[in-house]
Amino acid sequence: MRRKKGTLLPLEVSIMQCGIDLAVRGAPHFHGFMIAKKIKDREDAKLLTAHGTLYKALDRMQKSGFLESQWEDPLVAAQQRRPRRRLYHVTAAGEAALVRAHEAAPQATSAQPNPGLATP
Amino acid sequence: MRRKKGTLLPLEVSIMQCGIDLAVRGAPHFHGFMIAKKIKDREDAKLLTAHGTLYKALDRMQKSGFLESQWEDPLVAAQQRRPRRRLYHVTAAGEAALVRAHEAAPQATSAQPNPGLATP
DNA sequence: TGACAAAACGCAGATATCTTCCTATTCTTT
DNA sequence: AAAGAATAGGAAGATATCTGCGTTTTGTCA
Repeated sequence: MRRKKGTLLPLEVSIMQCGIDLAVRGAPHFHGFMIAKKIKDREDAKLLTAHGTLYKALDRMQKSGFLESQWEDPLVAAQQRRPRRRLYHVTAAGEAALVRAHEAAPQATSAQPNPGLATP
Repeated sequence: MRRKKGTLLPLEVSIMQCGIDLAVRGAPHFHGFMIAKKIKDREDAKLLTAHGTLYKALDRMQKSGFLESQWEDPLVAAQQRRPRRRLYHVTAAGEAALVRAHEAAPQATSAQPNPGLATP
């Protein structure tokens, strides 16, 4: 489905939110598999059945400039005896796009008042 | 199924033969996945349904001293954009065990007269 | 010979990423 | 409004290795 440039699809919004949430909690970056698990729990699932969908979305968002990524140091992955991860982080453009998505469709986007950054 | 020390099970014989075959053709080592594919073709399949069985066999044979292994250089795997392999090679003890298996049960073991090393 | 215990087998799934192929949806243009 | 183009979604599988759990097989001992 074509779409207007700068728009975020529901899955993409979820990814962004997860990413920003993790950043707020001190995680400098995230990887696909991690997001997959997070989304599976918190979202009503629905989105994201096969992992291909997620990785394609990550690619897309990177091309749009909403995310940036780098491969994990192979030595780190090796030490932990697991496959290498691709580490993403949300860019400023990504955050802006998320805000725009908020404004455009405030129904499902961020029902909670930002846990971890509550202004007293 | 318990067994006498130094004996090789059918799957193990297959692994050994694949390994030696590859060595003869110039491949210094092999890895689990590669063997899995080889066995799936040449053997009537039967052996090796899930991969767990194969990796367990490789472990066993390593502990018995028939194989030795080392992890692939993580940088190489990284460059080729795939998971890291564990590289095995057949030891002298392994070859000896294979010969013993030949003598003990010459039915299925090496039907072909060693393709690639035919003495003219 | 019969029973026990050890070991092997098979199934399933975790860990990660990515590709291909087909279907469904949406945007844009006429 | 209808048609066409582009893109997203979904299923499946490739690439690798390894763990756990329950079942089956087999050697050995009584």
